[in-house]
Amino acid sequence: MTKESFDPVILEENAKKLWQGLFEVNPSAKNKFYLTVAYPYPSGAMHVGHGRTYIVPDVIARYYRMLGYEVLYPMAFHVTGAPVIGISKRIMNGDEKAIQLYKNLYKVPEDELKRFKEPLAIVRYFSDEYARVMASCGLSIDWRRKFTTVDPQYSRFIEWQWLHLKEAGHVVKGAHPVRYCPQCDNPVGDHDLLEGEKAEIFRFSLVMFKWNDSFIPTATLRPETIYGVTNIWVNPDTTYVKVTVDGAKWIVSREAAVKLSYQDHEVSIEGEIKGSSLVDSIVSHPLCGEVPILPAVFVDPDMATGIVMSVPAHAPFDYIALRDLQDEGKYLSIVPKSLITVEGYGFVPAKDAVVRAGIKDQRDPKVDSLTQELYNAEFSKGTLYPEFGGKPVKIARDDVALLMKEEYHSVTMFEFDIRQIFCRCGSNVVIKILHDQWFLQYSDTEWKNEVKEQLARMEIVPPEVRTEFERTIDWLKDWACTRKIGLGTKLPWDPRWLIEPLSDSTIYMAYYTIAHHLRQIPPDDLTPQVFDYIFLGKEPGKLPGDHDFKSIRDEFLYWYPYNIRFSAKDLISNHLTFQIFHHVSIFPENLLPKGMVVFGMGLLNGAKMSSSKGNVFLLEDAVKEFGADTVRMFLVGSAEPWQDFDWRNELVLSTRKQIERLWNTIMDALEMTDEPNPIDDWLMSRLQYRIERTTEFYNNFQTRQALQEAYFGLENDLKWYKRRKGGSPVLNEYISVWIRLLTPIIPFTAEGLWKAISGEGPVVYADWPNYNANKVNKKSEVAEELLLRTVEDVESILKLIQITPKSITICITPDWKWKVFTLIAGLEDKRNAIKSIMEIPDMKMRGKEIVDVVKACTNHIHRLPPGLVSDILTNIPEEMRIFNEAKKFLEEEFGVPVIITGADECTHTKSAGAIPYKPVIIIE
RNA sequence: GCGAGGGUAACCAAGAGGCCAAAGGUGACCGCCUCAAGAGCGGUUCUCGCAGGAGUUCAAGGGUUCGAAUCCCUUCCCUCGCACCA
Repeated sequence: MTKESFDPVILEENAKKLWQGLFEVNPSAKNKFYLTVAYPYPSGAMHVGHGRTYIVPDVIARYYRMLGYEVLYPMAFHVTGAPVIGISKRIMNGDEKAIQLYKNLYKVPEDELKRFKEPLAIVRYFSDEYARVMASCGLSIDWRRKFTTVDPQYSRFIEWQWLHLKEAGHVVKGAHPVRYCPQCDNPVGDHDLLEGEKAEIFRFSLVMFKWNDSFIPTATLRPETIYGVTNIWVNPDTTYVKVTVDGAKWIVSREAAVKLSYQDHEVSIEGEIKGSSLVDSIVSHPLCGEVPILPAVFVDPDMATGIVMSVPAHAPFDYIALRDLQDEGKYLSIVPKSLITVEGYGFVPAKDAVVRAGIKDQRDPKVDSLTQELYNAEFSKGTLYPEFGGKPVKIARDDVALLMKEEYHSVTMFEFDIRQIFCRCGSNVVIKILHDQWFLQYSDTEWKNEVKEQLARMEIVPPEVRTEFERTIDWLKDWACTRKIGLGTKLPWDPRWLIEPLSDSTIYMAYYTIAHHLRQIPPDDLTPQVFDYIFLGKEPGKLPGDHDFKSIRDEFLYWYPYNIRFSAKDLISNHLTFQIFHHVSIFPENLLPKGMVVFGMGLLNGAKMSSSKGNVFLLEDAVKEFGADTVRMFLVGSAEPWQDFDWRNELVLSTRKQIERLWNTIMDALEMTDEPNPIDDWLMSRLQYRIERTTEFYNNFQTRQALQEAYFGLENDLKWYKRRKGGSPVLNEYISVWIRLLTPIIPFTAEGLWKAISGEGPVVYADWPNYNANKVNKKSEVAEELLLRTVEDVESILKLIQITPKSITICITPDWKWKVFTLIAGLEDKRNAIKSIMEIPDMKMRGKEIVDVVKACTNHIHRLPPGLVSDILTNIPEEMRIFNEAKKFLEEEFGVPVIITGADECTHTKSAGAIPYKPVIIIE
């Protein structure tokens, strides 16, 4: 056998040839294992973070394959939605940032970039790239099942899904406020915004004050405070407009008039009126009576209606503005009117807050946070006074809002929480109410309960995230599931709408099982009846065409339900939970998901990986630079899947060295053909332990731990074995197991090593190593452990005393001390060890000596690993024999004569200190 | 702010009442090998110690316990989510 050197490039080439078609799987007599990962949205190049998302499942897939399962690992591409449309537009418009990203970071060739004017060209380009890079990482995917979410067959499938959801009553119609660009005449997503991505939409109540024959609507988030209104505020420097809104006369800011026109109101401007001229007029509202209009500069005409009601007892802004006026001697008759009692504040909470914070006037920037603080306190802990109903603020707020809506002309106005929100076209973004919007009714309690029941039946890894799923189910509200723009499938009963991307990707795991068959069938033949038959087994009647739907249904039933789904933790609050909702609604109980593994996030050199910030390392570059196995081993081994991981090139480099070291170690070991040696039994025994542990870690998805065990665990044992002069052909078995334990993680290298040991067939389909209880030899393990510990002790003494030793004496513990040791080890409560031992006449005889021995033994037993203690007890080592047999070894290790003697025979004073499993060492 | 999860030596990370001065890996340092560098091999890496030991540590403070990195409370810090977006 010639010794080959380690060359990842050749290994990868060879393995890829060998694996050709090997992962294309069909139903068979074997048991199946079906795992899926969230399919990628291919709008950019893959970075190492994506790499881990797909490599970890691949490791699991390869493990189960070796266990003898028929393993399905499919992949597809999610291309529905709006992002690529935006990207395409930006590139065409010459947006520098976008072009830089695609040209320099993603390395898209110039002529390809030109094609990006067609959004589908982007996803086509990158899905090809994804597939190529995934293959270069060795992902064992059945590519025959690849599809995209705009394939016509897939659309038929989604239509079928939605007809079912509709039938089950989960899809309802409603109105929905969205961010909207008047210039583009379209709703805008985060990707379309120049500024204001984090803007939230607030729902204000407009409290309608009567002023002459007009209404003055004041906007508030706290309608219950109407009972404490002492005045309303206008900005004296603003020119307001008189408008007709839905036939009634209103006075609002000019900005507000525009906003209202997008929110289902007929608005026409009739004239102007200066803020200052409104001041000192009287307005009225049935719930607070007549109050004056006062001036305040803090009032922003671009915020809601541009006029607000004043509740100085509970709103710091109002309190200060009023105080400012009164400081000038005006409006002295107005007193804050308290209506809420809240813990931690006095009768006039706003006053307390303002005084405590030392606010000077209404321009003080601290007022904002103060307002928030009081708002939160009153909302969570406040209660209205009895004369205003006595209810907690939480409840009163909705009650009063409803009352005002029904009785006093109040309407809802939507407004952003921040002012600066611009579309990429430069225009100001507004809120528009979309009608006929379709919602998925995730708020449905019954549906939620079904999901909870299913969740309880599922395996969740890591277990800590289960509570987060439970929370999410409780918290989910109705989801606006249709869009006007983007790519996707049309809603079957209302084709003006497209099904939104998070809603068309919930049960596609079922589609994978039959995707390669469906591709052969004309989309028109894929009627709902066809899917009803395939997925639900409904009696077919006459189905279109001349297709073998029976075998398609059989294949679906073979694979489904999926065993495990992998995805990153940021998808818990939407996708991962949505998919349970959809599954329970559509599929029978025996076809519902079995489990999920939730991933952590990726860091690059300690900073969050982010394409838009350019802080990414492309997967393809990593594979080229380090080799596929290095990338795999690093991504799998640096942290458990659910932990965040950090990519650092220097650490990756040392991973590569480790693989190379493995290669060399195994190649060297192959050449060892010494005679059998008693230490062989020890090595084989340890091997069983390693197999057992590694297997358990893979079973638990602890890929990092599995790697540690399979790589370093076996390496350490082998080191000791060689130190003990082992080198017999049992190594062949050891190596064969070693390679297989690491195959899921470093399949390319494993394939090369497997060939070197003339293993049968591709190692990716080799049998997983079996734990063999017959090869476990505890006696030998206990003996070697004793020897190892003694060697370590000698070494640490030598280091400390720094003399050149002439000889080493090892004093073996006398048998009676082993009796003590055994007795103590068997005691439940070791605190009274001395008492228990003293009850034995033989022991008592020994007097004071026994006290010291008991103490030393107790201490020692505590320090030994519990597993080892029980192994020692069942295999009491013959220390004298063990050391005599190892005498030669010890002498070679330390280069001096070694004397083995019973402690009883030794004259040295130290010898009395010998205790079981810890002989006395005397170095002279 | 709300919800979920975290904070362990230079770094990553195991540990979840006595096995713990705390696995493993990296990095750093020292030896060996080499003309030399790298790789490889061996050792060291909280403090003290010329006998295998002792002392102070596991975000900070307090508590429970014979005993706490581990359990409880408080504070500080970090990550993820808070939606109509993949």
